[in-house]
Amino acid sequence: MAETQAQHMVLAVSTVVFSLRPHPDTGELTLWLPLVRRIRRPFKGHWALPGGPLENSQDLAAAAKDAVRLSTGLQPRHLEQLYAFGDVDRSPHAPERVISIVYWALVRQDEDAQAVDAENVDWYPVEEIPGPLAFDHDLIVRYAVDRLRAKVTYSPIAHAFLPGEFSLAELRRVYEAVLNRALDPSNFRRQILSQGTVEDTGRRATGTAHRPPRMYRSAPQSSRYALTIEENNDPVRA
Amino acid sequence: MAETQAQHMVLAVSTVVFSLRPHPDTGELTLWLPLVRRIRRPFKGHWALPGGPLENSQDLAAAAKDAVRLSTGLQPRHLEQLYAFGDVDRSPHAPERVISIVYWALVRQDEDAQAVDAENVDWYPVEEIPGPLAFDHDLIVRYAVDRLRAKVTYSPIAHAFLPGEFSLAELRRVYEAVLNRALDPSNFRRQILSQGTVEDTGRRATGTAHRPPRMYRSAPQSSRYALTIEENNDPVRA
DNA sequence: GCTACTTGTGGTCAAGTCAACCTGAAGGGT
DNA sequence: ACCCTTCAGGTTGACTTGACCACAAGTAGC
Repeated sequence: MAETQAQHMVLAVSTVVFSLRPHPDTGELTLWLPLVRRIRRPFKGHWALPGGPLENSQDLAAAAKDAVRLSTGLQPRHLEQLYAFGDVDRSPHAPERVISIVYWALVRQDEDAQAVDAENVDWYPVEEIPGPLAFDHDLIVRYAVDRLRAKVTYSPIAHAFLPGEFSLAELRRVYEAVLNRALDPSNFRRQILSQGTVEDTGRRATGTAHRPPRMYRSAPQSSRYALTIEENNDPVRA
Repeated sequence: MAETQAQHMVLAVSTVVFSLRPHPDTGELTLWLPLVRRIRRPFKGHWALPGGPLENSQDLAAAAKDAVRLSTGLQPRHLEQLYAFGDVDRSPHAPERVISIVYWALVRQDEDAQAVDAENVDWYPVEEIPGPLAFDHDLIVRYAVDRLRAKVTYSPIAHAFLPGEFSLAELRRVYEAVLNRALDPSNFRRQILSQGTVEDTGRRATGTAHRPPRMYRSAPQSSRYALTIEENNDPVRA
């Protein structure tokens, strides 16, 4: 049975990588993701998600991490499986059937980026994807954005975009960029502080043109949240 | 690359099938799932989740549905992808690497069941799994139960266990069985009615040894819920 | 036929959550 | 000295939730 599969199926791992950058037009912080130009058929010349065929000795998450590193030169600060896409008709023009196990990741832009193949990689705001992408990657991107937005509302993953110390206003701007809407500063502060996912460092920022904000760091994760049972979507070996 | 994969990887689709039955000891409604005894290596003789290698011309969800039908003779009333398991070391004794895309499903016990291979299939309460199961299926079952419990609290999937008409008490007993704790009848009624996922049929049950309950049916799904964006975890083609 | 029992149905009440809004604090800029 | 900006904290009303209470409406037993 395995032999029959072999001739016509390819198992690939791809990753939707999210980062935050100011938008060149408006200057507002927005969600960006890297795309890779395909250099072979099918969909040669189209933009696609970073990824590739799964190596034999590689765990799925490791392959997803490699996709991040190879396309961006960055280490993912959060990595989570999104979905397995495997409909028979999802790559109509391809000679073989491609099944993609897709992850999504968060990276910090400011970190030291290793050299990447800048020629075939480019970053785009999630609302300005140069479509249509290869395969069903447009659908995948939309789904990944939905998941990120949903998860950010009940899980403290937004910290992954920020450095070790940050003000609540910086954290709020991350949330606003992800959710694409303004949040009330006062209510945001209350919510974040009440859920106990950040702790005060005692320091304050200096050199701001206004009242200096307190600086916080993300608190060590307690094993359980008040609202949901799952701390991470990924299953954990006991 | 595809050829290299082929010799050592197998892509399988399995399904965690949930059903409700009274517990033989206590009589209380509890969660059950069917297991299949493996008749070949690796893990020959161990119990495992229903499933098998993915056929070439078969969509992933279709393969998952087949796993339900072949093991139970029932049609799944709800089907959703759970996770893709593919760690290199998850089948230590297997000659090849097995990557499993796992779904979970809900079935109604009372429906006409087609003939199945009863010899090698048996049902067990989720708390009394005859472990250890083959591969990492114990982990998968635990994860699937967590997901079902989480999802039932914010999505009206519990109706899938029930026939077309049901009383709110029957629906409550479904929730109690899934969540494994008692729920206040009055508060449960208020919550369910306020979320508008059921509608009154106007009829009442007869022949009960107490006040006859109103009968409800599940309301046609509106396209959007108040609390969450996602109606279904699965991505939807636009 | 009367009473006890069981479960359905509806309501109250206090605690908690959340969005909208208001006010003062504390810096730099001019 | 004054203005502007953002930080920080509090108030209010609408809504949700869990605990609890009371009555409704059938059957079962005597």
